[in-house]
Formats: sequence, C-alpha cells, structure tokens
Amino acid sequence: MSQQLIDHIKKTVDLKPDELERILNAFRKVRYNKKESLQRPGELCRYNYFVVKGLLRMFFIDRKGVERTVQFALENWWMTDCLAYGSAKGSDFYIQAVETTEVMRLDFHLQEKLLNEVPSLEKYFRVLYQKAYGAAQMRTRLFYEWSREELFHHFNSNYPDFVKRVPQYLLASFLGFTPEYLSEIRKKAVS
Amino acid sequence: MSQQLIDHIKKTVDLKPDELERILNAFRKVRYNKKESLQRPGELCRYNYFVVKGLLRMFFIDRKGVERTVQFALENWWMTDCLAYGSAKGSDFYIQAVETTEVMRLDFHLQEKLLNEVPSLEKYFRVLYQKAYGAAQMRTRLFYEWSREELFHHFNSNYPDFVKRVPQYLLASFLGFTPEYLSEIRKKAVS
DNA sequence: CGTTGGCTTGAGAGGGCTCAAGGCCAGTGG
DNA sequence: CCACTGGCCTTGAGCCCTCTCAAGCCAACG
Repeated sequence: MSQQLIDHIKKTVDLKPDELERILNAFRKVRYNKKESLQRPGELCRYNYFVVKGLLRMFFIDRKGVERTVQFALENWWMTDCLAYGSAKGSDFYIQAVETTEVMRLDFHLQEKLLNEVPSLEKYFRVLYQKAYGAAQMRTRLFYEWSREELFHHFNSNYPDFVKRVPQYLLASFLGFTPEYLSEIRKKAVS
Repeated sequence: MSQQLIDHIKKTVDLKPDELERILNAFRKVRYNKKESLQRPGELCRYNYFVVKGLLRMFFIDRKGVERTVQFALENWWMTDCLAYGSAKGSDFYIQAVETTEVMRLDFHLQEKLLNEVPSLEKYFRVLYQKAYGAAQMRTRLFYEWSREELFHHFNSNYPDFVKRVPQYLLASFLGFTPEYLSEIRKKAVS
C-alpha cells in the first residue's frame, strides 16, 4: 500500500493534497523475491528504499569471505547506502531481500526534484536521518558495553519477534559473531 | 569566528543576508576548558554544538567503571546526543571538552524556530545527518572487518594528526580496547 | 529419496583482557 | 630552583571469551 508511506510521512509533517500527488508520482512500487539483490558493491547507488512489507538487509563480505550484516530494515524503515546514494562512486555494500519484500523505491534524481517541490519533505528526511544517526550512536554504545553473549540475550529479550523471524546465521552475522558461537550460547541458556 | 559556521553552511545551501542574520542570532559562542563537561547522563539535552576550535568527545561509563568514547568532534563538526536532543528524557552520554574548545551552541527551541524561519537550513541538516549516518554505517563496517590491532593501524595511517593530538588512553577508549593493549600493539609495531 | 542448507557439537587455539606493579614526565607548590 | 605529586604509559603473567576447523544431524525441498 502506498498509503503506508504517506501515513509514515504524515507522522512528521503535514502534506497538502497536491504535494501528496507529487510524492506518490516520484515512487515506484517494486517487489523483490527472497534472497534477491537490490544492490551490489561497486554499483552506483541510485535508489532509496522504503519497506512496505518484508525485510531487507545490508551487508558486505569480509576478507575471509564471511557475510557481515550491517543493518536490517523492517516495515516502515528506509534503507540505502547513505554515503554512496546519488554519488559518483560505487556502493560498498550489498542490499538484499531476506524475505519476499515489497518496497517503495525512490530514484535519487527524482528525490532531488521532489525535495525542491515539497520542501516539508526536507524536514521529514532531516528528522528521519537524525533519529537514524542517534540510533547508530546507541548501537555503538551497546557494542562497547556488552559482550557478544550479552548482546544476544539483550536482543533476544527486546526483540523476540525479530529473532524468531530471521534465520540464526543472519542474526549472528548482525551481532558480530559466528553461528557456532550462537549455538553454544543458546545451549547454555537452556540448561 | 562565527564566519566559520556560516562558511560551513554555505557549502551546502545558499543564504540570504537576512537569513544569515537570523542564524547568527540563534547561536551563542561558548568556551569550555579542557576536561569541562558540556553534558552529563541523566540531564536533558538542550544543545547542539558546532565546534569552532578544539575537540569534543562523547562517552559513557560502562558497568566496570571504564570510560568508552563513542565519538569525537573536531573543528567544523557537530555534536549532540541525537536521541535525547530536545526530547523529554535524559541523555545517555557525557559530552566533554578534550582540549580547550570554542563552540557555537544552539538551543533546541531556538533551532525549531530557526528551521521554520530559514527553511533552507532543513536541507543543510538533512544532508549533514545523512552523511553522519552514512559514516556510522562505514564505521560499523570497519569494526566488523578488522581486528582491534588492525583498527589501530588503519586509524594511525589515515589520521596521523588526530592520533598525535589525543592522549593514547582516549584513542584506546574510542577504538574499543584497553590502554595496556595499545601499548602492546605499539611495541610490536616498532620492533 | 537424495541433496542441500541450516543448526549443533567438540577440541584446540589465539586475540585481547585483568590485575598489579613500576617508570616517566609535567605541573605545582614551597 | 627543586622536590613532590599525580597522570599517563609500559610490562608481564595468567586467563577467558570467542574463533577455527571438522564432523554430524535434521528438515525441507526438488
């Protein structure tokens, strides 16, 4: 539903009917299958994605060939490689659908134009990125303060639905340890 | 110099003379001594700081009583606890001057008013936070990809001036390890 | 019904920590 | 000008958290 995007924007700023129209015209609704790539490293990052239904992940492959998940995007979250978005240099990350996912896709050049036409959207995105940056600060804090094992328990008790929703190896790649170690942790927790 | 702030804003957006006036009126220039606190955990976070000259750090104290530096702000950087800024809940962090530091301080309520009066500033901050968020993504990547030792060498070769500028125990608290381990690394590197 | 992808188990190893002590320098007060 | 003090850096021994590697198991799926 494109209504979902509109509702999300309206939580932060007011929109006039004609602005609403312009906004919807700038987006394209796209579906991606499970495991399908929305973006690969080296490619230009042209799009910003708003998740309507499903789940995206951003990751890279380290020197040892291991996938490392930098972040997830659930319903009503945005995702893009912020540093590469609209720039002339290639992205550093993969973006991939964890489940079958429906997004509202925004092209960078259309976004530029749209932000000029609908100035209140500047505020929407400003608030959005400010929160995202704040969340990144808190995440850094969590990683400093807690051991990997504690990190898992923290995550497990704060976001139980999410933990059930993703395969464990993805959770491990997000929390920064190996699937083997996650097994060990869970075994300990049960006994 | 307040000119420095204006120059920084003008790199992203154009300003009319009267807007320039309003902007400068919203800020207050403040000096902090070395080790002085700009903010403590539990306090409301009322201010956003633009560093004119000097160096700020944001940190917290973990369960074991160890200081953990979440980020630094050099000249022309902004710093605040983004999640607590302007909200009714207390901050989670300390903000402290590493050196004697001169800042342009912006009160949250004045910022709200200012952003309404000078809409182009919305864009300035949107771009600013977008970049900051992108940088946080890249930082997450660095922490995933490299060992603590490699992290230090990476940092040392990319920002040698910065490494010379801060005491080593602060660098350790930023890179996420102990001063003792930093000593060990440096010893190894020399031999 | 075979294959593949995801989870588990276990042994061995290493990166980075803790704790405790000592050394060195800069600032401060007498 | 000198001694003292406190802050910062170094050293070393021992240890633990987490990884690596290798194998086995189970469920899903073609």
